[in-house]
Amino acid sequence: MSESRTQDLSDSSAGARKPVRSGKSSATIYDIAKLAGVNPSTVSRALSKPGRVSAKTQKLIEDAAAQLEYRVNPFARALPTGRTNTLALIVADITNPTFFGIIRGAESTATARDYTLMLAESAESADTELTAARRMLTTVDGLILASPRMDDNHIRELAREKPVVVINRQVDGVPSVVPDVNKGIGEAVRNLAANGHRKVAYVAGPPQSWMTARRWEGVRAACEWSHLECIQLPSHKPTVDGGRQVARDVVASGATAVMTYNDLLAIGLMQELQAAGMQVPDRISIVGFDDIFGADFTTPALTTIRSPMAACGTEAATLLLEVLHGAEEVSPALQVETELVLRGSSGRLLAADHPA
Amino acid sequence: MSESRTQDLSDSSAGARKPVRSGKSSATIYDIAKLAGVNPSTVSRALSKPGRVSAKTQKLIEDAAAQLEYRVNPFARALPTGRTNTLALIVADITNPTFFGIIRGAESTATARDYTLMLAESAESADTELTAARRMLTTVDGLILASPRMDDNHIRELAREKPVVVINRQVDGVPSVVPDVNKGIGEAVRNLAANGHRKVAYVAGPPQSWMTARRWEGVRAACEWSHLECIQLPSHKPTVDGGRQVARDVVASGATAVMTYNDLLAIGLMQELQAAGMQVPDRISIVGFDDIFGADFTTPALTTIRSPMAACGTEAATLLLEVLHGAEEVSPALQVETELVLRGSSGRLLAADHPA
DNA sequence: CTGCTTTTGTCAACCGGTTGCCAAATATTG
DNA sequence: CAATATTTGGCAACCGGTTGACAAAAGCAG
Repeated sequence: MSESRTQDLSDSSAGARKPVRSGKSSATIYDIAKLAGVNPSTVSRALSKPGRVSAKTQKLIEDAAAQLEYRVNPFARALPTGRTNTLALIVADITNPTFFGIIRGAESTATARDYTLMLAESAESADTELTAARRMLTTVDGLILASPRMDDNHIRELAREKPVVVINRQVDGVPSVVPDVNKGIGEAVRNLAANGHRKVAYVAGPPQSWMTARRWEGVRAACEWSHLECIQLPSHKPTVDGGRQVARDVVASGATAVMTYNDLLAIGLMQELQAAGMQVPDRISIVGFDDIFGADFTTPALTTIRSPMAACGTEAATLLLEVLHGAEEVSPALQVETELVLRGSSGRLLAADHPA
Repeated sequence: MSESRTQDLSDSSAGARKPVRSGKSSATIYDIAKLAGVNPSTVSRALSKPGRVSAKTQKLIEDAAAQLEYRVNPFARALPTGRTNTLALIVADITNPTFFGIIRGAESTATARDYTLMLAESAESADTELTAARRMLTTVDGLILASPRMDDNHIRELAREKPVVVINRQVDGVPSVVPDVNKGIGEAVRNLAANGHRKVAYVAGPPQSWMTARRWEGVRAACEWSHLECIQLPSHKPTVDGGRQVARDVVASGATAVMTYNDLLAIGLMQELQAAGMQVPDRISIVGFDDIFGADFTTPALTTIRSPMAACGTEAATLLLEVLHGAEEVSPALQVETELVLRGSSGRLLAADHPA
C-alpha cells in the first residue's frame, strides 16, 4: 500500500524465471519498519544514531531487525554518506614477510573497530602503486601506504583527497608510523664491537628507499660512537639473490661484520659465503634487518634487528581511524622501537686475520 | 530546467564557498549529460552497454567524460545492480607462505579482468572463517575459499547465495581447484625407493583437513606400488613447533624417510633431528610439501613437493569469473599438477642400520 | 511518397539507506 | 492547569547510477 514502493509487485511475473529473492537478499529497513510499525527513517536512526529514539521504540526495532536477520546494505549507506567503513592497505610485495606483521596488525585493528581492510600490492613498482591507490581511494575511507615507492608529491596529492597514513617513511604533512631503528642498530653495533669486530659493512637496499637511508645513517652513527670503521655497499636487489651477488664485495671490503638492509639480503649473503667455505660467524658475522618469517630456518639462525611490524600496522590503522573520526591533531610521526634478536649468525671473531 | 534535479542550482550561491568540484568529488553522469547535451541515461548506456548508442553520441559522451575526468561511483552502480566488480578471497593464514601464490595468482587475474580482490584471513578458525565469509558475501560478486576449514554444509550454504570456488578441497556441487598430489608424491616415493629406503613415515596435518587425507592416501598408494612400508604419524600442529615435537615419534618409528603434510613440519622436524645429532639426509631423508618461501633457507635445503599455488589462484579466479559471466557448465574440479623439487634434505641412506 | 521496421534517446521508477526540517507527543516549569 | 521546552517520529528529498517502456527519428521496402 505504500504509495511509492510498489514496484516489486510488478515484476512478480518475472520472479518465476529469475531465482527470485527467495529469502535471499537480506531484509531492508523498510521491512523492519513495516514489522515494527514505524517509519523507515526511525529505523535508520535507531540503528545508527545512538540515543536518537526512545528506548521502547529502539527495542521494538532491534527485535524486528534481529527477527528478519537484517544487515545493512553497505552500498546503500555509502551512496549518500560517502562512508564505507573500509580502509585500504597497499604493500609493496605480499610475499615479502616484512609486511605480514603490518597486514596482520592493520587487519585486526580495522576489524576490531568494525572496518574492513582492503589489501593491494604494488609489486614494488611506483606506477602500479599509484594506480592501485587511486583506484582504491574512491572506495575507501582512508589509505595506509606501507613502504611507499611513489614520490612525496604523489603521496601528498592522495592525502588531499582522503586521509592517508604512511608506514616506514616520512612525508611532510602526512601522518606516519616509522620504526626507530637506532635502538636496535645501537644494540647490534655494540654487540659487534664487544665481540672484537672493527670494520662493519652495510649492504644497502634500493637507492630510492627512504628506509635504507635511515638504516645506513643509524649504522654510521652507531659505528662512529663505538669507534668502528664502517662502509656502505650497494646491492643489486633487496632479495636473496641480491645478497648472493654482493658476497664478493663484502669479502673484498675486508669487513668482519655485515649488516644488511633486510633479512633476505643477509640470507643470500650467508648462503654464498658458506658455499665459498667461510664459516659464519667464526670468520664473519652477519646481522639482518626485520626478523622475517624464515630468518631462523638458516644454519646458523640469523641474528637480526626486529621491527615490530604488527605494531606498525596497528598504530597506522589506529592513527587513520582517529583522523577519520575527526581528531584534529595527530602526532605527525609515531615511532615504534626496534630490538636486536641475537641468534647464531653473529658472534666473536675466531682468531686473527682481521685488520689490526 | 530538468524538473526533478534542480536542487544543485539552489545551492549555486554556496558553490562559491565550497571548493566547487575543483578536482574534488568526481563528476557524475549528470555533469557529462549536461556537457554533452544528452540525457543521463544515454550517458549511462554509452558508458556501459556496448553498441547501444550511435557512434556519434558515443564519441561526444566519451570526450565529455574524459574532459571531466569522470569515474563511475562504484556504490551508485552496485546499489541497483548488485554488481560490485569485487571478489573475496579468504585464506586460513596470511603468514602461511602456502597462500602467497594463491593470493598473487588470484589478485593478478582479478585485476586483469578489472575486478578488485578483497582479502581476509580466518586465523585457521572455522568460526572466524564463516563470519568473514558472511560479512564479505554482501559486498562482493563471488568468493574464493582457500583451504577452507568450515564444513561442507556451510560452504554449500554460502554457494547458494553467491558463486563460490574452493581451493585445496572438494565439495559436492561447488567448483574447485585442487592440486593433483599424486604426480609429485609418486616422484618423491620413487626417488626414495631408488635411494634404498624401505620405510616411510607420513607426518599428518590437522585431522579435519581435507588435504592431509588426500596426501596420506597418495603416499600410502605410492608406497604400496613401490613396495615400501609406510605409516602415518599424527602431529600436534602443522607448524615448525609441531615438527619439532613429532621428531621423537619419527625416530621411534624406525622410518628412514619422512614425508610431511607441509614444509613447516618438515623444517621443524629437521631442526630437531639435527639438534639431536642425526645427519640429514645421511641418516634420514625428509620431504616436505608445498615448497614455501624459505624452504631453501635451511641446510640442507628442503626437498619438497611443490603445488603450483599461483596457478591455483589464477584458475580459481578465472573459474569464478566465468561463473559470474554466465557460464552454465564449469568443470566441477580443476586439477593442477604437483612436482617434486629435489634438494638436499633427501637422498641415499648412508650404510647399514635400517631394517633389513 | 507512404507504411513499416529498426535505431536511438528520453522518461521515470528504482536500488536502500541518510538526514534536515517540521509537527506531534511528552516532559518540565511557573 | 496553562505555557513553554524537549523529545520523538514522520515526510520527503537525495546520493549516482541502471533499466524497462516508450516515442521520436531514421532507415528501408514497396
